[in-house]
Amino acid sequence: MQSRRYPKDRPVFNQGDPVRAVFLVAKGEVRLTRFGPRGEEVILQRARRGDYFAEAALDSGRYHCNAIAAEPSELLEIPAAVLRDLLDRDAAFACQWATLLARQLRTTRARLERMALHGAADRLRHYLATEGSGPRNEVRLGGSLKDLARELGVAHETLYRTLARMEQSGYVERDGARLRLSAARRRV
Amino acid sequence: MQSRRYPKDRPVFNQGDPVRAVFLVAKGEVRLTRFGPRGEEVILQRARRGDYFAEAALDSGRYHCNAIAAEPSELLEIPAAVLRDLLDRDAAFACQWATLLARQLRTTRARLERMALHGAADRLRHYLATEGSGPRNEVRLGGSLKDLARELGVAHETLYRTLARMEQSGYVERDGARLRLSAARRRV
DNA sequence: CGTCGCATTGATATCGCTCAAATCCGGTGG
DNA sequence: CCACCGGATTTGAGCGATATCAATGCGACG
Repeated sequence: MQSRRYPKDRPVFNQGDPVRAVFLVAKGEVRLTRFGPRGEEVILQRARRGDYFAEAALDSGRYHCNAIAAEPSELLEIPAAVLRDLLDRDAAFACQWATLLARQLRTTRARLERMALHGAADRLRHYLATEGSGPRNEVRLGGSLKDLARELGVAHETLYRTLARMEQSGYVERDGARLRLSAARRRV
Repeated sequence: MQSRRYPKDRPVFNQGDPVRAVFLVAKGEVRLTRFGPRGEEVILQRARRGDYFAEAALDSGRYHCNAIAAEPSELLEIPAAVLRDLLDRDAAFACQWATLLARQLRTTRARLERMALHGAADRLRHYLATEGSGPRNEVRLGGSLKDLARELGVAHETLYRTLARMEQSGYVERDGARLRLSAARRRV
């Protein structure tokens, strides 16, 4: 297992390449894409820090999409053979791997559910409800509000406005990198 | 492990129920849903013949969504305790289990990326690109167009209009329950 | 037949995206 | 110390796409 750096726009692998490894994003962002019938690029996945990608490639012999570093990135590369071997031999590891995948699956489903909501306020509420902790659903923002906006799938301007409105009406509080429901919360 | 029949609209389990089993659809279709803050239903997963569902529930003590039979269905029920035991002991099984989870993860992420698209046409294109098979990305619709609309996260009226426009402009063809890209496809 | 649900089309309102501009803030170099 | 710069944060204006409400046709089914 080794770490490797990729400059911006450097491909990690291309569709059809033989599978050599599974990846974990240590830094940066990698985009998995496929090309539509008219040559337009369709983003299948945006893997950011902490995300695995190409885990499903373990079964198939070749990658079924393209991976390109969207930013200068650092990737932990786990050779497919090593991982397969570990899974075959070490029952405890396979179990842990399954637990990991199950957790990823759960969080991804939560995000899917969030994206099905139409309003920006609804998505933010859902975000606090699922990601927040404590009695007031506090969330520590990892990055900027722009990043949160991308996570929620709304334009950053919309998030600013929505946040302002929700603060105004006493629904949420912001405190630096912290975000939580107000103690005395009202309707939005 | 036992098989069991569910009539249409019979709940398999509800959110908050203690986890008793993981399921495999032998026949029919089961929909996993959760209800939003204003009562709107969100489809988290459509499990059809051959699909497992609630496989991520193994780690958590309670189901976190609702499962309802969308058609008269036959389900193979695998008690959670049995599965946990298998995972602990049988490395080969654990490996296959991980493969299964990885596949689910991949399709869920594809849906997540789809929901990140803003236009109804974009979502439909993405749907064909990811779910379709063959040179023309053909998809067999499992249910009604309304169901597809819910799957895509758009109002059914919007889907009708979008479909009509895309057919009009020669981008897609509809043929009963089949949907595919046109042979001679043009711009949208 | 009557009813129910799907499919379709029309009209309208609303929400969020886009473009634009101003401010703030931390870092950097002179 | 200060000027400068890039990125984040805000606020404004306008527009387009979609949700929503509404009405109709149609087929299945009892």
